[in-house]
Amino acid sequence: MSGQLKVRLLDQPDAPRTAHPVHLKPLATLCSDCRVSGLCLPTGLPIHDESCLGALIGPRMRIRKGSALFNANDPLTTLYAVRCGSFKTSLNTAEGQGVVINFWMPGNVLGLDAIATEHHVCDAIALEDSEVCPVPYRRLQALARNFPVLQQSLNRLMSREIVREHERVLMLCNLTAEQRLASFLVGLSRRFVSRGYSAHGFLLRMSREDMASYLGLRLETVCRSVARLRALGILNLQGRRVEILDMPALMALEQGGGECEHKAP
Amino acid sequence: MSGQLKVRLLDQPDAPRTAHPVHLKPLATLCSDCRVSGLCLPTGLPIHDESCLGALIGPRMRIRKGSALFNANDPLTTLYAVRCGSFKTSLNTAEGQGVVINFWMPGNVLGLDAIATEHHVCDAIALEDSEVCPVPYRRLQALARNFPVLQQSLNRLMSREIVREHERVLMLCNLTAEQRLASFLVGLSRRFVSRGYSAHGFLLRMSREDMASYLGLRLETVCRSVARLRALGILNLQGRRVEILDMPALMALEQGGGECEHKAP
DNA sequence: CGCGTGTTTGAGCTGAGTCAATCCGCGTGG
DNA sequence: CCACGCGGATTGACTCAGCTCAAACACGCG
Repeated sequence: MSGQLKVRLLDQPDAPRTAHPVHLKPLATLCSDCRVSGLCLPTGLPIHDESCLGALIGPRMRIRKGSALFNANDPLTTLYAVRCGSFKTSLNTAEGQGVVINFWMPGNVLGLDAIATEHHVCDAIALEDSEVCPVPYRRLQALARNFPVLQQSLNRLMSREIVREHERVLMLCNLTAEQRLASFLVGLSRRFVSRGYSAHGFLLRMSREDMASYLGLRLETVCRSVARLRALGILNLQGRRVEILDMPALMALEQGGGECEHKAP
Repeated sequence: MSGQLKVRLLDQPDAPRTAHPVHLKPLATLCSDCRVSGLCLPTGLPIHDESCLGALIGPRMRIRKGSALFNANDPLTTLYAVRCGSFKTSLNTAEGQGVVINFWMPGNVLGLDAIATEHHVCDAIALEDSEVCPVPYRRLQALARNFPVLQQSLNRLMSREIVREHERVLMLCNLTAEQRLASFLVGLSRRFVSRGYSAHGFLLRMSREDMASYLGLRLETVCRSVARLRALGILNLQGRRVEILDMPALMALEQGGGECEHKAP
């Protein structure tokens, strides 16, 4: 399986943006100097003990915008922790329909849904040039046997993913298009905050189509909902630049609120 | 089957239907004589080694139809494996809206979504008089450290739950009311089969309302969809008695199929 | 400058929701 | 035994949020 993660460890030398001189030794991936380790697998490990995970995690991989980190039916060999950049995963049927299952940001761990069958269920596509830390699943299991906190951390990640999906189902069943959009943006905002970024201004990395798929809508409906929230003075969203002008209103919408009283101009 | 195990751990002693003499010793819960152990936590354990799980699992509990096995926000102390009967779990918002998250049958393990926060997220309600095997979560963790297959089994259960929810999202986003109903019935049928029951005839344990909630529809729409499938000669479903007359047609529907050609009478 | 991809806006259409009436099965009590 | 009531299920009539189809627009790129 070592053949698996060959290319793009360092990628073509013609990296377009980061044309800095290249480190001579492929960077050992240290959780301790990773900005998002607190959200990731090592959460709760003693001072992010490198003796533990350090030995495990392979050299980080660069994934180009638009290319696949893995595809459905690929055998599960490694989980992937996002170090920087972002991804979408999507579940596709034979008939060509599909849905975006989730968007993934630094600190998120991809591939947990493949543990049951040992084969990936989703396609994972980079939404921008990104880097991931590969975590060989077998070795993670072995290591977790000796580090109960690590096992616990893994359990929690999986459980949280189940809860996340519960909430998504709730959204799909109970919320209108505008409420879904509000919920989505508030969710993104929270995720940015927990990574140290602004709650009110950020950049979407996914297309309207992807947003629509995630929200169980058509892209036209997403556009219209954006337009309506903009008209209400809650948002300033053009193209992929988001500015949240009235966070309380947005959060009220998200909570099935905003259906009772008619909007006053 | 050694009859109707009527232990009654808690609850009034005046069991209304099963008024048989009570066993003197509370039945130790043996996975090895459980009909659904192959679907449950001990999957893959060496010959269902009782030295392992036997020590762990508390005496089984009876839950009356309509009463709660646990509620949202209860601290997670034990997982519950369904031994017989069935449950629904539902996620409810402060505003009173909610959705049925899943229906649970013998061999299913409830409570995995609580691992992340150590508090339950859902309410779990018995759909009929039921029995569960309580699995103390802390001790399960400890035991899993010594029995890697047990840990693996737990991981697989969680992962499978994630995948299940993926598929539910796909259903909610892509299928019409009739397709959802078809998908639901085929799913139930499969679950009955894997428990040794008929694929074509079974009894629903949930109300139309619960089905509707699970399917992201209104109960009226479920009724209408049932009526249409009945008119097509695919089903015979009255009240809670299901008879699947044309399984291939039902499965074709489930797969986003059936939209292209107009139905011929 | 033209092309392509992604986004926005418009104009109807429709599947599922809402509201309301009725029906059915079943337990209860007279 | 039947009348009654009650909760769940069914059916009908109407409405509307979001879909479809289609056209226009914006922007980046060779």
